[in-house]
Amino acid sequence: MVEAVKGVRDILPDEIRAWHFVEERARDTFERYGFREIRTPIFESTELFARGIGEGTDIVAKEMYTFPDRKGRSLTLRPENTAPVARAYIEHQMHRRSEVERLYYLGPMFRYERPQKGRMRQFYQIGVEVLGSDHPAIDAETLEMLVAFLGRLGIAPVQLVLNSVGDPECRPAYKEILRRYLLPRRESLCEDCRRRLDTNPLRCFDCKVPADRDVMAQAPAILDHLCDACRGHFERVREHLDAFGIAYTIDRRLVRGLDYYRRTAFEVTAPGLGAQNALLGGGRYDGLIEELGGPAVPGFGFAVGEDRLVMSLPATAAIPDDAPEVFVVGLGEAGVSAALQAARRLRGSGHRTLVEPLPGKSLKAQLRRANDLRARFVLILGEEEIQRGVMTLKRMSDGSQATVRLDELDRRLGEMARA
RNA sequence: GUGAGUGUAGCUCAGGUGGUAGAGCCCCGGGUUGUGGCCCCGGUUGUCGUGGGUUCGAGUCCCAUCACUCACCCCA
Repeated sequence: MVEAVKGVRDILPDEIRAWHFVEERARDTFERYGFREIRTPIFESTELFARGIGEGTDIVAKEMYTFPDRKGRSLTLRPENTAPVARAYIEHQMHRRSEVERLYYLGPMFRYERPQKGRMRQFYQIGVEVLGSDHPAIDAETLEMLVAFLGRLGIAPVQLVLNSVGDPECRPAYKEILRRYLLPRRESLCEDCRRRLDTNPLRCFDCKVPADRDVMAQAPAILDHLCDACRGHFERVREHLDAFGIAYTIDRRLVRGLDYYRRTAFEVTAPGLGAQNALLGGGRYDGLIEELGGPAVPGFGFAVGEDRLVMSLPATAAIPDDAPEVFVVGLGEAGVSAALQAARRLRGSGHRTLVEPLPGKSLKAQLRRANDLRARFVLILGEEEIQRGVMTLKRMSDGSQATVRLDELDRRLGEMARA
């Protein structure tokens, strides 16, 4: 038997309801804030990610699904969507249409990693990007929207962790300070961190080796070495968040794995996700558009892991029911024909109606089926009803039933639903 | 890429020291020749992940292999 390949999975109808719930709340929330959806291809030129995310990042170095197409061009299944959105923004000259563009997206991403709880090779992200303003109000308002979104899913309160990672003005100098702190301690660091020391010492903050964590706890933090502009930006973001009454913690060790982040960086973690507890992450990326050959347009955004979001939904989440309103039973072939007609009429007036052509099944079996489907009503069309030109409408909650004609079906259904 | 754990019915799992497989749920039928849920009765479902080895005999022991899960790494 051919099975799904490693790291991908099917989302079956029982589970998809939660996904629709999340996606509908996302669209509704984001659109309230003026965001509009953008859909980009799920594969792009490999070069886009190499340049956008950064050659040295783990994503680019070892986690991309890269393959040649039939003409030998190197393509990559998108591992994230900020670079593709930036590419589309540039390609369509969107900065000429409006100064600030607010975009959201949702869809599958792909990373070649060993699967584990909360981490699939094909996973889904819901994200937003604000292009065109570096005002701290953008950071704060987008974070406020994020908190509102999670709140509307019933995932609250969340732990919002914030930091500033500086910009090209202050980060190089800070990196040097950090390096000078770490070099004398090099021998006590783990193998990974010694390598990071040469490539990107900031990533040592991510290390989970206890001894290294102790070393890093004493390390100079970039927060104390921001340039005036970055410090001012960070302070203004915090002021706005405080004005919103949004709780957050500052984590001086928070660094992000993508090269393009500047100034504001944040993430939200959630319990119950196992070791992969990051629910979402994001930040400011003021240099990315320019890096990709576009105008000097600043950006801010975040991406939520939809799989992890669904896992984090509380049992009380208001996920809409998918049960049919009316289950139509036709007994015998004549009954099935009549059932089809009745069902068509019900659907025409907006009722979720299911009719299954099982003329040989006993009424008992069909009622059991209706009960399993949690149908609110059953409409029965058997020999008796067809002879008399009527049908039997049964309310499943209490078993009460009435004899109705086709032309009054709608009205009687409404009455019984209210009673 | 590294490590650990687990693979028995559609699902969740039992199967001391080797003697050719079970339960619950689900599904189907009946108890009511046209009335669901609860209850009762009956029934269907297995290359015991795969390949090899030891043995008179392997779900059980050994080796290999594959898959899945969790963790490391990293991230959503």
